[in-house]
Amino acid sequence: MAAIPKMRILVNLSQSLLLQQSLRLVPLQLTSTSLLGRFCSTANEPKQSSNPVNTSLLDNLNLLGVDLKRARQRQPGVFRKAFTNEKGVAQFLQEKGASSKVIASIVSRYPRVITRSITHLEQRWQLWRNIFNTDEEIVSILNRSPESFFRTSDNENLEKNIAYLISLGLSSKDLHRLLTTAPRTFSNSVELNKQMVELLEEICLELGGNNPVQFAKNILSKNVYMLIRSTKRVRTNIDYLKASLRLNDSDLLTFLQGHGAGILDLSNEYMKNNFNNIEENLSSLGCKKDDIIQLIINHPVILYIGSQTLNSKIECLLKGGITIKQILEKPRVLDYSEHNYTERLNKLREVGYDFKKYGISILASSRKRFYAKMEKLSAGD
DNA sequence: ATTACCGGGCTCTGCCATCTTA
DNA sequence: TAAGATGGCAGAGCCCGGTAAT
Repeated sequence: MAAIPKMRILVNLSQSLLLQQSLRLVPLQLTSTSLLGRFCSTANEPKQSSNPVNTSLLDNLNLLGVDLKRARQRQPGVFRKAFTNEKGVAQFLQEKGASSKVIASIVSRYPRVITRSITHLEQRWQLWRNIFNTDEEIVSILNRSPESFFRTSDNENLEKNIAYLISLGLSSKDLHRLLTTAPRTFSNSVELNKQMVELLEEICLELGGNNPVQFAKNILSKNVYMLIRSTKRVRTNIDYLKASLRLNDSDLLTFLQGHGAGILDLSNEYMKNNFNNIEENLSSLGCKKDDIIQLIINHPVILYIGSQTLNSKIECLLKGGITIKQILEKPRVLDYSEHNYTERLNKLREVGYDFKKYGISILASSRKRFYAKMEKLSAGD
């Protein structure tokens, strides 16, 4: 089942990349003066002062329900432009399935959108459609992050980006996930994306790896945020982990392209603070430094959890009669929420569950499995 | 039949600073 | 020389279920 849509995406993609020249002309383009007159605002008193506020623009935006205060604060220059295309853009988005509320919200958050031509937008839309199956998906991302879609007017760069990411060997599924989750990736200059990939390849070679291309691909597909982070941040994190985890090059290499990939995008200070907090907290509970480091190596996503949240989770588990040793042995328990622990600990207490005897894995099972188990335990009484 | 192990699914913008550019 | 373009930053977890092992 899954293979067919994947194939289709790839076929569409390659076809479209070849056919981009022909896509430069699209049905919705606005070129005639009559249309321009209808869809665009012009400043009332052009050239009188250096930056007249375009009053018909304000009227149009009001009608669209745009938050003018927010929009002007965000990109004041847009409001001094002689020609804008708010009505055309609104109509374009509406035809793609955006509600008026969504359109207003998009323009409020990224006013520069109204300076884009319909031709440009249609081209860009088609490029995104190479990766998404429906307009609806794109609309939902625009609503989430208008800037990601509209910030650049460079469609050629977008094309190059898609081609580049494919050339890295990322699957269409990876691309879909990348564009859904970190849409900014596609507005980055290809050069910037290349820099990150090259950094990862460089690190692989530094650590004695012999397949830098695969190494970079592994990390990118495990952590979709990589390409919207700075190389400085990633390099700093890797240096920090190298110094803190005391792994040899070969083990570090495995770590980075395995579980470690997920934490490489954390902000540097956040990672350090969390690392220090884990050491401090667990030391105070009698854990040895080696065990603490091993815990982080085995379960690096623990660094993703903020200090307060983590400390509070551990406290909750300890209060529930679980030992720190058990937590070190089954760190995946820490993936679950404190709310989840509280609920489960209460239920388990009711049936007299013995963690010493049966372990704590039950706290890290899915809801379905947990309640199936509970039923059996209750029936057993 | 049950538990353990493990991979993977969701998921992330909105602002500021500093350049290019027309 | 103001706008547009671009890069960078802080912020921050939880859960499911397939399959191997017992």
